[in-house]
Amino acid sequence: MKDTKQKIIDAAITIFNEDFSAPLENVADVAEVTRRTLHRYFADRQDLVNACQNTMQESCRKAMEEVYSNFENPLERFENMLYAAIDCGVKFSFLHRLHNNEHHSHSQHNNDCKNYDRTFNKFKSTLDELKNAGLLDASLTMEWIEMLVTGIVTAAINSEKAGNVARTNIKKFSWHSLSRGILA
Amino acid sequence: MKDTKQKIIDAAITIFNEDFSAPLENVADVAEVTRRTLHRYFADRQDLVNACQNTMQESCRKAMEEVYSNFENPLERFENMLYAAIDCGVKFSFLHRLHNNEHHSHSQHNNDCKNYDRTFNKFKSTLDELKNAGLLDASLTMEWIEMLVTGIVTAAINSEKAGNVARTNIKKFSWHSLSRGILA
DNA sequence: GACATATTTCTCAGATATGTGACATTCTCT
DNA sequence: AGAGAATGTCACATATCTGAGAAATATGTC
Repeated sequence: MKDTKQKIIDAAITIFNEDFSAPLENVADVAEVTRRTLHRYFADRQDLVNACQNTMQESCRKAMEEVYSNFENPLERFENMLYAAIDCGVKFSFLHRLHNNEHHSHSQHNNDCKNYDRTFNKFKSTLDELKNAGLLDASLTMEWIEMLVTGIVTAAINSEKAGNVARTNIKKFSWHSLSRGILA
Repeated sequence: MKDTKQKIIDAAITIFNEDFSAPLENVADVAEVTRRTLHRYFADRQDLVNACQNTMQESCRKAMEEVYSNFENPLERFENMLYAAIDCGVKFSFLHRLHNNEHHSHSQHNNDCKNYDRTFNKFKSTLDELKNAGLLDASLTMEWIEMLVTGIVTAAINSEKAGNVARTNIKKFSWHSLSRGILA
């Protein structure tokens, strides 16, 4: 049985991902609690948003580091980082958007940003390894490949939500399309 | 000089795409008008949202039909539909999200939905042509490919916004990644 | 200058969202 | 059964958003 606080955070991530200014009532509904209970755990909207940030951050960081330590081969690392990102699902893309939209000035001084960078750098350095090994298509830029990965994660999430692609196929297809799309 | 009404609609598409429940004040700010002026053109929030819908609908439909009539070859059609979708940018992905999120029950009876389907079917039928010509990787499903395309359009939009991929390269990279990702 | 039209400014009332206090109810242990 | 914690209910104060009227100001046209 998931504890209430976590249930609220999960609901908030779901709702805020779709509609960042949605009323807290909607979050409470999805979490199956009262608005009053929500406020027992979170002082105000900002407090809840921060909790979402931390949860997403921690979840993604853990997933990335696990892959990083479990695989040596750059190509395997890369493939499994894609799978990890898909598993983190909404958390991954939501976090990505938060740190890259125009209203957010990404700064090294901010602690959230530092954590985000640390996590995402694990991913970038793996990409660099691939490049140095000559495995990447040289006509593409690193920046495009980063964007493409998040685009494919988005596709995977949408497929999952829409339910029109067999669950067991989603990761397979994602890697199929990504690897052919960027490897030499 | 763009007329005010259109300016407001464009601002609304930008803002609502990022934050669907954002206050109208934000829309007015981006459109560089007063909230009062906004209300002289649009009765209420819903009215504005509808106008956005229509604009996006029309813009995408026109772009798709133009490609459809200008190209005979299925592969060229497909490639140029991708470019058209990227040109429509936010309009394309926003529209797609509106018709595919969980709070929207997509129905053939609704006129908006009918238009959306008609536009999107142009795209699907082109995909079918490719499949029948044996050009698609047989291990992938049509549904996945549809999702992938919108994912790549998202990647293109984000690249454009972030400005870290040369403008002239975005379409090239998009097609490169998409075509290798799905063609046999 | 006179005129029509578009926009801003200021204003306000109603609606909706937010956060909290007081107390009732339910759940969970032992 | 009964203590204690968690949650729900209800009422309330406050803040923000929304939509609209009225008058002032700008913009363009003849």
